[in-house]
Amino acid sequence: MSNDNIQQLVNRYVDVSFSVTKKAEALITEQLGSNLTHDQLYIIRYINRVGSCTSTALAEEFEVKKSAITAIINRLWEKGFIQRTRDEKDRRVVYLTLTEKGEELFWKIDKRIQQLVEGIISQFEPSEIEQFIKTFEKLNHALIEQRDKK
Amino acid sequence: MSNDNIQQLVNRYVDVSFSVTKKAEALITEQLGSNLTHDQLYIIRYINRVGSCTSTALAEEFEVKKSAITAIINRLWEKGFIQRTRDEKDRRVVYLTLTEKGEELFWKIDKRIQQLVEGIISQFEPSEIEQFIKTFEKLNHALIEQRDKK
DNA sequence: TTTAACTATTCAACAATTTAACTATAAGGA
DNA sequence: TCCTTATAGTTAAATTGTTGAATAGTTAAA
Repeated sequence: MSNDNIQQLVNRYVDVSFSVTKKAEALITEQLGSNLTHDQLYIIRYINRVGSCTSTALAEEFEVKKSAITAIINRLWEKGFIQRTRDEKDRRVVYLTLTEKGEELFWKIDKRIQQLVEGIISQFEPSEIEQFIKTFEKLNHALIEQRDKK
Repeated sequence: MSNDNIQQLVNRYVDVSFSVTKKAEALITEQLGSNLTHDQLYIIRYINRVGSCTSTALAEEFEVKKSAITAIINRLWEKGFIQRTRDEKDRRVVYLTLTEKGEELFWKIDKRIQQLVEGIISQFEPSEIEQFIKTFEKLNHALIEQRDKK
């Protein structure tokens, strides 16, 4: 493939990826009110999915330092969305879980997102969506290999 | 499509999109050294492409307030990567362009990104890439319609 | 000419991030 | 057991990006 072609593909990809992320987040912001930032929502979404996790796990998952997680968790804790529970066996470990208030907020937002997606997803064939996500996941693996290569 | 299916697709999409962006930016960070942040690179990349633009145009393109652009441009200006030129016809307007130093930096980074992408893109059929980006662009348009709907 | 609109900047406040230092706890070897 | 090392999490300072409100300077319109 020529350099120009690669250049063009990179440009198209970066543009559309940037734009889609921005627009999706903007749509979600309307649903959020001013309760949460995007990063806070991503964290809550993750904790909801796994049920309970540690700061270290979050830091690895989101590829940031643990101190960045502490800061976000502190803000969510102040708002009453997250609980900290110390492990009795290994008292260094702190388990993070959603409070009832946190779960309620998440489900409320998630339902709205679901409705949003319904209106958009109907414009795509299921096979197109499946192929799209598959290629995306393949790209993800390629990036992981590239990273671990050396 | 059932709610569970939508839920699953949203999860897969959010996860893979988040992960790909993070990993691509991590790979690029190695090329960047500590010269630029990602946002600064995106801005420089845009100005390089259009040649010259205003703060207002950047704010619209990146969907942030103009004061956020001023802050980023100030930092790039301090580093000597960007020039400000006042329009003589309409003296409210300031045109932003890359300095020679800014252009050199961009081409250097861009070349490295090109090489990175070459190593990854070879694992995909051209038709698969084309279809992937097309679906992505279609998603972008669907989001724009959704936003403008009401 | 006065008023309204527009372009860009400044400032204060906040969120996210990194780096480095620190506390507390656990695990392992002499 | 005691000393060392490793691990989990937090704190603090500095940087970056962001919004919202106020402002200065300029242009357009009533």
